[in-house]
Amino acid sequence: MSLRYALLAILRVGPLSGYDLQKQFHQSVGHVWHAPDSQIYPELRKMEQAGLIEGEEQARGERGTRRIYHVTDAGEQAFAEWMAAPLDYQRVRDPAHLRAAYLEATTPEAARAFLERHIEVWRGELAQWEGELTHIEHLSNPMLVRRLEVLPDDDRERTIEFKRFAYEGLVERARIEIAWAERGLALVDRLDA
Amino acid sequence: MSLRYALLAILRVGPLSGYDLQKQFHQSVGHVWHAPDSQIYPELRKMEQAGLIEGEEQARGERGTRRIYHVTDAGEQAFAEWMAAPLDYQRVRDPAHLRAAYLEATTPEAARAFLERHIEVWRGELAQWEGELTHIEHLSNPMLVRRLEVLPDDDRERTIEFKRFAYEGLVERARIEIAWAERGLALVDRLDA
DNA sequence: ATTTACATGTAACATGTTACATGATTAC
DNA sequence: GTAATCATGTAACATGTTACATGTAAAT
Repeated sequence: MSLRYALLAILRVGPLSGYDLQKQFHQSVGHVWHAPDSQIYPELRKMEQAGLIEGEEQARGERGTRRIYHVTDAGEQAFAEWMAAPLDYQRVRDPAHLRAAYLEATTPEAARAFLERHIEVWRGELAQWEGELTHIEHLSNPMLVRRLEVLPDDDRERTIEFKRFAYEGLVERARIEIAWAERGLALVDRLDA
Repeated sequence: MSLRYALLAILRVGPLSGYDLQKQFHQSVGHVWHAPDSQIYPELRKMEQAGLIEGEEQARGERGTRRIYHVTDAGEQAFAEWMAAPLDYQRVRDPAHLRAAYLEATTPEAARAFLERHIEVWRGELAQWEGELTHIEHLSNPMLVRRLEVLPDDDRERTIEFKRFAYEGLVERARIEIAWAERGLALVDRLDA
């Protein structure tokens, strides 16, 4: 159900069309909670049915239309309730560490390929999250700036600090994944010698 | 599909009944890849249909029966192929960091409750993984010992080292989650003052 | 006798993935 | 005129979650 609240979090900044929302999503919250377009559009419809958001059809050109969504009071309340409710933690399900525990069952080459890919994947995530961190610190994220504009002074620091906090956590996580896989490569080399 | 290979990894050590397998699972790989019994038993049936394992019905008492599974050649091959194939990484979907990024939208009390729960959850995982690490290092994990017994000398060190490597990674991960949430608590205190 | 452990699932639901599908509008 | 980007999905499938369901055997 987190997708719903990730979308609400973006719409709370201001009304957006599904398309614009989806773009903002991929550039911001999408780095923490991925979802494809094919999940976003239907979810918006469901949220509208649930009364959390309202969409207004807008003409675009001669025949085209688009739907501009905004958060309702019920939506604001639902978001607040979600923020205050305990998060439900999923049980661990970690394919990379599962495989790492059985690397003796394959060749050193396959083990290296696996670890190198791990490094590559997490470097990608790291780059995304470091980029976001920079945007937060330099106030160069347009969504964040729009949000700050409508916020009382007191809330601005809080808003920035919590975003920084979240992304710092992600950056650290990516770094230890990379460091871990690099140690793994060294281990493969040692055992292969 | 990782569940299938997690189960194969255990069965490769030696034949087991579904029930014993499930118990071993929860005490070992289950710490890395959780699955409830209601997923394990049907998956074993599917694996049998796919020819990866074979089960033999065994009498137990007067009326009871149980099914003892062992890995087939096809199963060994499938495991080897999975180990050599690229892992498919799931896109990020991290509810805790998602919420952390919007903590300004709730009360300091709710923020603290969230972070304290985060610490509690990860302390639980940490304890599991540290326990496993100890068992690996002291060779006090029965599954590992049984595995080592049937392995040539050369493979023993590798087997132990890779398990240690995997669990060390998990332990580190848990530690940074805890440290991160503790920093979050300090941040909430600072902003609340 | 009663509890604990053995033994094995089904059913309904929620969530997420992948591939496919379609058309309009704007900028060059 | 053609490419990019705007705009919005459906359908089939895989995976995982939760709650429920049932009975046997061994230990105290």
